[in-house]
Amino acid sequence: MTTPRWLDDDQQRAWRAYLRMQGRLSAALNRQLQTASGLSLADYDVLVHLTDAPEGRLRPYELQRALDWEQSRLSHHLSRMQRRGLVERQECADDGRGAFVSLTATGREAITAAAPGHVETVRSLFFDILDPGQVDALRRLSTQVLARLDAADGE
Amino acid sequence: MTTPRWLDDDQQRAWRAYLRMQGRLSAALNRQLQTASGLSLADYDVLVHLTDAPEGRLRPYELQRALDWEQSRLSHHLSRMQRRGLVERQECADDGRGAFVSLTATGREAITAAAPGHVETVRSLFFDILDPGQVDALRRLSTQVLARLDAADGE
DNA sequence: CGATAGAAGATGATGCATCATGTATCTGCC
DNA sequence: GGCAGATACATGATGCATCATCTTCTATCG
Repeated sequence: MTTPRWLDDDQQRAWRAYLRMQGRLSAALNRQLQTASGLSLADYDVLVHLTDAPEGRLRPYELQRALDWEQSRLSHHLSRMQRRGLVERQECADDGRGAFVSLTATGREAITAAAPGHVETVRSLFFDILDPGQVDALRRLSTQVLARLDAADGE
Repeated sequence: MTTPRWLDDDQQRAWRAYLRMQGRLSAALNRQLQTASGLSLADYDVLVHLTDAPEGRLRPYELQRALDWEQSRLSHHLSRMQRRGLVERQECADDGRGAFVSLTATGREAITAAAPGHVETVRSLFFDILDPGQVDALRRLSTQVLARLDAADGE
């Protein structure tokens, strides 16, 4: 490696602002969810995906792909959610190795109760202060970076 | 609360893309740093701030404000970094409650070794695929959201 | 068939983040 | 001087994220 190419000033400023923003924003969202509903952002994501699924159940590997999580993380997380009664695991008849994760009544109530406050927080901390052009720019930027990350994984 | 104002389609798309991007990007950066240098992103941030400080040392509360971390998180993190020999704690003569955290030679070597690879990864996964307008847009967006978060904390 | 590679998932260990709480010190005010 | 807060920092408990590894089952190739 030769002399490294450092970031220029604009890049530095942008990068630091981004890191700071993302850290504080996710902390704020987590805190709101946690105190208002006893859920973490991660719980919320799992529940959203299960809610969207037919019959409120999915194979763990589908959930994993949908969430973009590591397999082990998902497994541990489901165990904790199961212990709290938010989801339950069922056997999968088709595939002896596999399983289903399905929403319990408790889980469904939890997300129904949590969603309005969470969405309101996201709006108030984020979308309410951005104009549509900024939102679109963010979406495009995110999509580009995701494509780059996919490419990097393949390398 | 009346009927909640949900996100519209554009906002949903942008929000999901952002969450996904930020999760995967920070995972990728962490992994690179960890495998290449045995440091986490958090370690890296601490070391950067100490490196920038005169004599390579700071009061923990200064570090805390600079990093925007919770006090307890910083304290625990410093304990772990101390155990690994990256930093050391010193007494503060001026203030009996207080302390200094200072970079050790090991810590300085660690960040010197880690920095080029980390910066290169940030460039290659992020800045290399964005144009200056996007970078500026991101900085502005982040700054606005940070201001909003500050305001929310004061409420 | 049987052997073997690979997929689906669980688990134990470890470091990290947060909450609640504790302790020592300092500062301002009477 | 002395006491009431407030400040600086540490610590124990608990849930979370990651790594390495294990088990069980499926599929495929000979």
